[in-house]
Amino acid sequence: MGKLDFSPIADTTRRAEIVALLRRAILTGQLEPGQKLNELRISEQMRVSRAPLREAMRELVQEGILTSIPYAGTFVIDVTAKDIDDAYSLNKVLDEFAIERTWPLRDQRFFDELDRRHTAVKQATRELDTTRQIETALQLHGLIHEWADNSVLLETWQRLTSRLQMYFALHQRARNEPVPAEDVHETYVRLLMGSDMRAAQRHAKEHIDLDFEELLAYARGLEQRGSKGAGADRAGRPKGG
Amino acid sequence: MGKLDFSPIADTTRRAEIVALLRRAILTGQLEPGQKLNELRISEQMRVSRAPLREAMRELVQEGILTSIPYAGTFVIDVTAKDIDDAYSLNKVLDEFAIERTWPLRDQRFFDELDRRHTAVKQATRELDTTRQIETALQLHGLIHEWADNSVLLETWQRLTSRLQMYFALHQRARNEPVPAEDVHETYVRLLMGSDMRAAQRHAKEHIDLDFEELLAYARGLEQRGSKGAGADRAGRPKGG
DNA sequence: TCTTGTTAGATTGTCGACAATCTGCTTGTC
DNA sequence: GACAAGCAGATTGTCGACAATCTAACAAGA
Repeated sequence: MGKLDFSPIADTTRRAEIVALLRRAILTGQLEPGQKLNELRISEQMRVSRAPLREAMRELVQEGILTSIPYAGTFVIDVTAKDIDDAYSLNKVLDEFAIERTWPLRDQRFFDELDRRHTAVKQATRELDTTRQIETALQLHGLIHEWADNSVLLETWQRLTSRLQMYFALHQRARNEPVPAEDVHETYVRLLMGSDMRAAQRHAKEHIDLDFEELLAYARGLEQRGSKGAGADRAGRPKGG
Repeated sequence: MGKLDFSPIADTTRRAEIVALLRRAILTGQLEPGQKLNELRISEQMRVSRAPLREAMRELVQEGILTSIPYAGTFVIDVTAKDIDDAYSLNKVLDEFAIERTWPLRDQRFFDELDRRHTAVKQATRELDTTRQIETALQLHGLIHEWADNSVLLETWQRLTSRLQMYFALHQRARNEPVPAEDVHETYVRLLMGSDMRAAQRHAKEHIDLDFEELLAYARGLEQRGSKGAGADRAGRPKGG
């Protein structure tokens, strides 16, 4: 037997591709929060029938980034300050747990991967590619969850991540300024390579708090301003909730 | 204006009903782990077409109790000892968090509801209704997550619960003995009504540990015995995973 | 003017049929 | 007998059309 490990070949169903396309559109902010997804139009644009599109939308509803109202439509979820608050406070707990589980499993491969992802963030930052910067930062942050050897944790974190990424994208898109140039992840990475687990856990909490306060303030501003017309085109909004 | 608050009317789509039916069948163990779901047969039995059935299945895949392999089929997830271990260890963390958040929000309505659910468990226990006993016990346990005022936490816990319920049902079904008669939740409820939060958190962890060890041992036994033929009828199994 | 009934249009939910893919068996060859 | 090629059946993925429902505009009446 050869030593080569083959990875599973790509899922070649239209459904899977549609899911990927829609998810990307939502997480990058191309589809705005509250916007309605018109099945007929999207299916025509993608050149597929409504069946696989609808199945894809059901998946994203369960994934938590779409919401569906029978006979009314499917909408991108609305971002409320409370949602962000909830997601972040839970994220802290998960981070603490992930670090605890990952800690004894750290090895050279872990450190290499940590460095690789850290480099990716720095590069995206240099290139002023905000979308990619968000992506890579979340991937860096996700390493401890992937390494913790707990599939349920990983799954949970990935669900949370979808929303966080959406929130961040919204935020970044709102303020047009170029991204902070300095490297805010330096300390985080250094602590993860060190020997003081408690310190790493503490920093994870505090570091998150930083971005969080900014994001929260932005979301509160959005809500105060009230719900103005949202979508690029006639975008109906879900009624109550 | 009258004072009456109307709750939203039920979702009246076939899809929603199918989801409920399938979920119940899985969580009660009528559909066994690893079993394949034949779309044509199920749609004929339910007298619906495959479209809403397939959409319902996509939802349950994302909910984590089904798994789908393109062009091969959709299967009830397999229960491994590690899954149970993962789910439980994460559950502990969530419980601790939920208690912390719920603690300052406890009021008379909370205590009433706690008592109501506790009574439901005791009744189901008296009536030797194992399925209902599992359901009510999880509902009792879920109160702290509902009360914590964190929608993301609640959602996460509900996902976990689906699996736990499945595992428990499997376990109960395996050992045909009648259920333990004594009330194992007495202490838990008492602590939640008391004033020592740390004690409540500690007990939540330990109490869970009890059932968990038993369940884990059972799952390990299942795995050692290897994968025998599963379903009631020609039930193909997913290959690797 | 406000409310209620009606209607047309658009959109979602569902259906039955067809295409693509997988699985297992059979056949033919060595 | 072992093995590859090919075929038949079953199952999943996708399509286009129809039915059910919602929305908004409009008309009728108090």
